[in-house]
This record gives sequence, structure tokens and C-alpha cells, in this order.
Amino acid sequence: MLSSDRGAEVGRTTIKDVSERAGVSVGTVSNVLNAPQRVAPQTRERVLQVVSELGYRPNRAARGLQARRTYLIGYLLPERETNVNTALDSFLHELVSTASPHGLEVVLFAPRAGQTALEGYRDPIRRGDVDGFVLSETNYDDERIALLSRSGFPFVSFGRSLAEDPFAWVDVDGASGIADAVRHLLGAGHRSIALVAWPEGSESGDDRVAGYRRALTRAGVAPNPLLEVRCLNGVDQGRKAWRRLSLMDSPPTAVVAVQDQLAIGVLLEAQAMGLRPGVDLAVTGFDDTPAGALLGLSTVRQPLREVCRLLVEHLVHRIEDPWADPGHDLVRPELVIRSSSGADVINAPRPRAGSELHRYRRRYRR
Amino acid sequence: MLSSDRGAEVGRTTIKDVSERAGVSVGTVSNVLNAPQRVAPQTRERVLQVVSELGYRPNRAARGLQARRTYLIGYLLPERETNVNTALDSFLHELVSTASPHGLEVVLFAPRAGQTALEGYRDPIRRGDVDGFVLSETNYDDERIALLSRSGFPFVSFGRSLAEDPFAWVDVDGASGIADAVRHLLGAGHRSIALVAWPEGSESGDDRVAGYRRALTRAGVAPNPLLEVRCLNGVDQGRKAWRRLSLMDSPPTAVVAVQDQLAIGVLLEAQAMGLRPGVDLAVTGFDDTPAGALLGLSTVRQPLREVCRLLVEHLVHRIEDPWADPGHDLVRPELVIRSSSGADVINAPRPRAGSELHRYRRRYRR
DNA sequence: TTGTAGGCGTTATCAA
DNA sequence: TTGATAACGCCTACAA
Repeated sequence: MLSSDRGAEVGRTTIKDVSERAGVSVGTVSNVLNAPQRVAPQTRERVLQVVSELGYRPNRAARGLQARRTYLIGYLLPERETNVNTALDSFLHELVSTASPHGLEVVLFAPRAGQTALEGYRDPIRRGDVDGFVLSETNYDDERIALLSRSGFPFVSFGRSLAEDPFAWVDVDGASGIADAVRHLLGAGHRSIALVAWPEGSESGDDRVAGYRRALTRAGVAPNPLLEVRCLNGVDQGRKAWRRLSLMDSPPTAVVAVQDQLAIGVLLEAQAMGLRPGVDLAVTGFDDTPAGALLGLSTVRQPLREVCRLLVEHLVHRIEDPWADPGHDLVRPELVIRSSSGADVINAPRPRAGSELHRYRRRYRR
Repeated sequence: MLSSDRGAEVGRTTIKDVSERAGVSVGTVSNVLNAPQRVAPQTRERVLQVVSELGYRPNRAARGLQARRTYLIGYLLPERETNVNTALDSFLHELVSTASPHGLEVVLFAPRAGQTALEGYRDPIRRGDVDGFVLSETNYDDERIALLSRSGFPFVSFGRSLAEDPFAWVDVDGASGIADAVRHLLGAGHRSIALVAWPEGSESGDDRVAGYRRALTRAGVAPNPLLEVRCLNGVDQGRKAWRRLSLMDSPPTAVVAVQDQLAIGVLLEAQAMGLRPGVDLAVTGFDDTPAGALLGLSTVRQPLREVCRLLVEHLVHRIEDPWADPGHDLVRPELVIRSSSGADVINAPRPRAGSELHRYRRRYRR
């Protein structure tokens, strides 16, 4: 019955409604909202009173029309097949939550059927649907960055890239994340630590490989090229990777994977061979996916909240001052230790992989 | 160098640019785009030529301002804890892809800190940020439905609910999905089939339970209340459920869970007890989550594309004609048989052909 | 301190 | 068949 109950009626309240009810001009109402100091305290109070009574909120489209803004930022959903970032759910949550306080909402796009991802950006830009774009799954020679840079359209990238011109980006220090994992395994006594990585040529992939080698080298363990397996993403690939590694004369006692999916594959295949994860074989992943958590997979977790906070911050700067130098940030991920790397085992004795492995190898070796 | 290369320049092209270059009035350009038959073929061609040269696209905000529309639909992200629909990723993909051809884009919202989900809807409505809302995770006495119904704001719900007034919804026939799973297990020879379900009181939960009982009864197997375990969602709950069931004098040979997470818990716990999934114990889930697929979990898959197609269809109707009776649809899910329920067993019944799907889709419209 | 006018890009209406 | 004009809701000058 209260007037506030009626704020949600079909016809939206406009600034004119407020001005009439408060007995002032629309300009004054606008000033109350945007430049309160220019309005007499008395009128200001009266107007604010009416504003709250009517539940008035300035219309975003109208505001944007005159300000040449949309107060919207765009995110083009990555194709599911190529989607390396399995944490899309959390990412969007954080992105929306951190953008909202800036008065920005997130609009989702997807390339239409038969359209390339690149083309998916063009239309929204042309119609001025958004003030800027957030990119993710960025790679070395990302065409999107070239396109957006050239067009001068504000954007920020989750992930570094090679590009002629500077652009705003935020990235997770994958090298240091993987290095943490390696150090964790070294600390548990492992000396033969394998790496399951993607083929060379991806920004985040190569970055993580570098971290692996660095951590080993710094600990005085010479990286063994035979312990580096390359494959595409996916659980099956992980399984295959472990099958290969297990056939070595002296198989590794630990595996560091550059992604949870791969790690899960390794884990499952090792389990199928009768090895106990965390005991007979230590495994770590990357991304902290739900599936990994489920299986007790130790992993490197990306600080998505922090990442999104920075992404939005940079993007707002790009929008407000496209001429300023684009900034960037590298944030450190966090190592999450679970049972797959012997969370329960304190100073565990060397995994005794021998017996089960021999059994397996006798069975499968051709 | 071509003019089409310059379409993405910073300053967007407006209808005025087109009109000047084509030597016609803006009204004519507008007509070419919105009512081509009212324009002479010759001028029409000329204008279209310029439009494509300049890569002109009408500005959404301006168009919406005058049409009192935003061409945007809203989706409030469910809180991650209560998020039963683990397929958010796919859902958003399909939603965006099916909305886009209607000229609608999807805007994401999230309740701000300290705000209830309900309050999260109010602001966007007040400022007229969107033309309508898509709800998911809908339940019996969903307050959102009361709020939106009362305010007369267009919306459509993924999920049924008890509500005084009719509203537009699309739902998956969980009962029939679970019944399919039960029939599949019956067909494989199981007679002692347990159910792991959520506590009574959730729309989709109770619906699925009903399907379980119905399928058993129809097959002449009396439902045994002792075989119905109730627990909250989550892998751990599933583990606990199987622990309880395994203590029975004669434990069930198959378990039907109302959600993948629960099924995974059952699977893992059974495995930990030395049981082989699909051989010693058959398990089925619901939702076809990636984690489930990974573990070879048989499951009931929601036809998200179809669901989203219908959601958008209904929402468009609500927006265009809020006075028309809200329609609704019940779509049949699909049973996906994997190893957890003995996919390899020869006698397992095959899933039905997809071509008959339309027969199962029952459509009510008043 | 407040009110008025113009314009943001578009479409609808009406006149030519 | 086409063109001018008036909104749509808001903000920013500038005038009072």
C-alpha cells in the first residue's frame, strides 16, 4: 500500500515525474543527482524525498544516449570446444560483481552460426552496444587484439599476447603457479617430476612450462626432456600422457599438469593401473575446476576475484581515457594442496611405484 | 584501405551519415531499414549500398529510447552455493545464441553484497535496463515470480512453480527423465533400485521422485520406502547416501540419483568400497555435468538448446503482448547411457531415437 | 539557485 | 515516394 510498493509498476518513472511532484524543473532534479552542491539544501532534500518515494532511477539508455556511453561492457563467450578456462561460471560471477559498482553491467555475446569469433565483435562495436570488451583465452597472436587495437575500441584482456601496440591486460602468473607446484613436490621428496603440457605455442601454456623448468633448475634438478609430454587439452589426452610416462624405464613419481583436465586424466589412468593418487603417484593440476576438487586434485587456483577487479579497473580507464597508456597486471595464483599430492602424508617416504607399475607394464607393453 | 576497413573507426556511423552520403533524408534511410516497401527500389538500392559501405548499424540505445525498449534481456546469476543447475555455462551459451536472432542480447546481473536475490531484480526493472527477465532455479513458492507477476514485468521461468497467477515457464520433464533411467535399469535386470533424492519441497526434486515411483509401480515393482534416501546436494552427501544404503541387509544393485553430484558421490564411495561401477553397482545421475561425463556416469541430459529456444520464444511474447495468456512448455530430457549403468552390457535397452522427440514434447497453451 | 533549450540517434507521424 | 518534425529520457550549457 505504501508508495514504495508501487515503484515497480509497468510505466517507469521518469525525471519529469519527479520534477512535477517536487515542483521543480527537470534540470534541478538532474542536478540534485549529478551535482548536488549546485542545489539549495532545502530543494535538494525535497527532491531526494520524491526520488525515493517514486523509486526513481535514471534510465540507462537515455543517459547513455546523451553521454555517448552505454554503461555496458561486453564479453564474447568462448567456444566451448576451445574453452580452456573451465571456470567460466566463477569468472562471470566475479566480473559482474566487480563491474556493477562502477555502474557497468555485463552483456554476453556469442558468434552466430557460421561466424568467426572475430566477427562476433564487429557488430556490437558498430552498433555501439557496449563501452568496451573484456577478452579472455587470449593467445600470442590474438587477432582480436589487433582488431580492437586498430579500431581504437576500449578493451582489456585476461591473458597476455604478442602485439605491436601496447594494450591493457591482466594475467595470472602461470609460471610462478606451476613453480609453486613443483616446489611443493620437491619438498615432498620427489625428484622425478614429469610435466604434461600443451603443445608449444600458447601463451599460458609456454608460460607454465617455463615455470616448471625454472623451479627444477633452481632446485638443482636438471629438467629431463623425456619427462615433458605434450598433448592437447582433455581428460583423454591426460590418460594417454600417463600411459606413455608409465612405460619409461624409471617412471616419474609425480606429474605436474598445466590444466586440471589433463591432471584428471593422469589421475584416472594411474588409478586404473592400481596406483593410489597421492601415495604411489603425486599429481597436480591448474585451474581448480569442480571436477578436480571432487577427485581431491591438488591444483593451482587463479585468483579470479582479483583478476576481475583489475580487469574492470583497467577497462574503466580505457573507456574514460583512451589516450592514456594501457596498464597491465600480473597476479600470483595460489597453490591448493589436496590429497592427490599427498596432502595427508607428512614427509611421505618415496612413493613405491614399482610393483603395480610392473604389473601394468607387463600387461600393456607390446 | 577499402571503406569497409574503416567501418570500425572510433566515431560510430549514424543514420545521418548515411542519409547525407546517399543524398536522402534520415527518415528515408530509416524506412529502407524498417519498411523497405515504402521506398522506391532505386533509392532503396542506393541507400543499402551506402549502409554496407559505411558498415552502419542502428544504435540500440537510441532505437530503444524511442521504442521504449532496450532489446536486452536480463539474467540474474544464481548464487553459487544454491546453484543446482551445474550447467550454467551451456545454459548461457544457448540462451545468448537463441536470443540473438531475435535482436535481443543477454545482460547479466548479480545481487550486490548484502542484497537478496529478490532485490537484485528491482533496480534493473526501475531503471528499465532490460525488456524482460529469464529466471532459473525456480521453486515452488518462488518469491521472484510473485514480485515480477505483481509488477507486470515480462519474464519467463526455467522451472515450474506454484503461483496464484499464470506465468510463462519452460521446464524439463524430470519425472519422465528419471522414469527413463529406472526403466533402463529395470531392463538391465535390476529389481532393487534405490533413489537418492533431495529433501521434499523442491519443485524439480519432487518431480523426479514421482518419476521414480511411477516407473517402478508401472513395471509391477513396489517402491520400497527404505530404498529412498534424502539428502542435500553435493558429492559428499552422495557418498554418505551410499554408505547408508550399503548397510542394508540386502543392498540395492542400482542407484538412481536426482543429480549428477549425488550420483558421483555414490559412485566414488562404492568404488572406494571395491565395487565396480556398472558391474557391481549401476548408478545414474541427472544433468550430464562434465564431471559426470568424465567418470562415465549415465545421466539424464536436459535439452538446453530446446529449453532456451522456448524460453526466448515465450519471453518475446510476454514483451510484445503482456496481456496475452502466458504459455508454457514441458520438454522431455534424454537418457545418456554410459559405463556406470553397464553401457557395455549387451541387453541394455537403447535410448530412443531423437527424431521422435517432438512426440514427447507436450505443449500446453491456453 | 533555478529554469529553459538543445541535442544525443532513432523511429513515427504527417505534410508535401 | 520522400522529407521535415516531434518525440523518447536525460544531461549540459546558458540564461534568468
